Amino acid sequence: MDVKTLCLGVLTLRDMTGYEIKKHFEESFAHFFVAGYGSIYPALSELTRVGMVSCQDVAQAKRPDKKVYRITDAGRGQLAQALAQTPPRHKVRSEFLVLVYFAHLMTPERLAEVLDERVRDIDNMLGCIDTAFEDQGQRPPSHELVAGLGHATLNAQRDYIRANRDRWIASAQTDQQPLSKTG
Amino acid sequence: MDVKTLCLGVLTLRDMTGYEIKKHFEESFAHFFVAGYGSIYPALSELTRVGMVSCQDVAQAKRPDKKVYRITDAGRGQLAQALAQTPPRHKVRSEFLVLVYFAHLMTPERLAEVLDERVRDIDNMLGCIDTAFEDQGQRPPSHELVAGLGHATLNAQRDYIRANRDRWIASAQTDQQPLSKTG
DNA sequence: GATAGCATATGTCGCTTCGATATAGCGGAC
DNA sequence: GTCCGCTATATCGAAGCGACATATGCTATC
Repeated sequence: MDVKTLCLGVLTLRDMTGYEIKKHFEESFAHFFVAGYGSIYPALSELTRVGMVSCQDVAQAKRPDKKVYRITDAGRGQLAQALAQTPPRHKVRSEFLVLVYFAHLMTPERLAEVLDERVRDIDNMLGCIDTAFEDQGQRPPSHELVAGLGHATLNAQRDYIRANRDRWIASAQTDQQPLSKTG
Repeated sequence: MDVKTLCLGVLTLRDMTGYEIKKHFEESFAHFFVAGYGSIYPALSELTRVGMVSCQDVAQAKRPDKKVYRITDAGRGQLAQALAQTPPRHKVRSEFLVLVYFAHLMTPERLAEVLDERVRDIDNMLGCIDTAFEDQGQRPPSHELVAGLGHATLNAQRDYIRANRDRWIASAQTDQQPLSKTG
C-alpha cells in the first residue's frame, strides 16, 4: 500500500487539499503511518492524472490559492480493490531499539537518556491519540479501534521500559565494552 | 541512523560477510528493523571506500567466493559517535492499522481476515524472537532487552485484538459504507 | 537417477519515500 | 516592530525497498 491509496482513503471522509490531508495524517495516523509533502503532493498529481481524483482550483482572498481534491467513482473502485487485496503488514523501524541492542557500547548515562527520551515520546504520542480522539468530527467509526490499539501497544512498551530501566542501566555498567581508548 | 551504522554495529560482534549480516538482521532485528541486500551491499561498499571497514576476499572450494568485512578503528570511532548522537526515534508503518482505520469500507468477512492474519503474524514474530533468544551465540548482552520489549509490545497488541475482535466485526456490520453499488 | 527446491553468496535496477528546503503573505505575540 | 507560526504548494537529492539476475552445490522427493 502506498501513499496514493492512503490519500484515496481520507478523501472518502470529505474533500480536502493536500495540506489538509497532511494534517489529517498527523492527527489521526501519527502513531502508525507517516507521510510528508514529498510523498503526498506527487501522489495527488498522479491520482489526478489517471482520473482517481478530481481537482478544483480555489482562489482565496488573503491566502494562497488551494487545490481541493475529490475522489471519483474510479478512485472508489480502486480503493475498494486495494482494501480487499492489501496484506495487513506492520513494519517497525526503530532506531531506539537499535540503540538498546548496542547498549553495551554506550555509557550508562547515555542509555538512561535514550530510555527516558523514549518514555517522553510515548507519552507525547498517547496525548496526541487522545486529543485526536476527543474531537471526533469527520472521523470514521473505526477510529476508536486504531486509537485503542495504539494505546495498548504504547502503554505496554512504556510500562516495560519503566519496570526495567534501573536494572538495565545497572547491568550496562558491568557489561560495557568501550569502543575507544579515550572513552 | 542508516544501514551503514547498523552494519558497523553488527561488525563489532564478529567479522561477517554481507550475507551473514543480512541473516543476523533477520534473526535478531526482525521485529524492529528490516534491511535487504539492496541496502546492505551498497552500504558495505561505501563503508569500505571511506575506510570504516576492511574487506578480505576469501575463495571457497565448492562455494561462491565471499568478502569478509571487519570494522576498523575509524569505523569504531564513527559508530561511537552515531550511538551517542542518534535520537531514539521509533517509526511504525502499518498497513494493518490503515486497513483497520478504514474498516467501515470493508466487509465484515474481510475485517475478520485482516485481524486473524495479523494475529498469526504476531505469533510468528514472537516465535522468531524466542528462537533467536535461545541460541545466544555471538549475541550482545542487551539482546535480552530488545527481546523483552518486543514480547511486551507484540503480546499487548495481540491480546487487544483478541479481546475486541468479535465486537469490532459486529459493529463493522452496522457501520458499513460500501464503496460501490455492486458490493 | 532425474529434478526440484533450498542454502550460500554478491550484486543491480527502478520505483517510492524521506527530510530538507524554497516561496509567500497574513495574523498574533512580545 | 520584528519574529514566529499558520496556510498552501512544490521540488530535489539521498536513501531505502523489493524484485530480479547469476552461479553452484547439496539434499530430498519421486
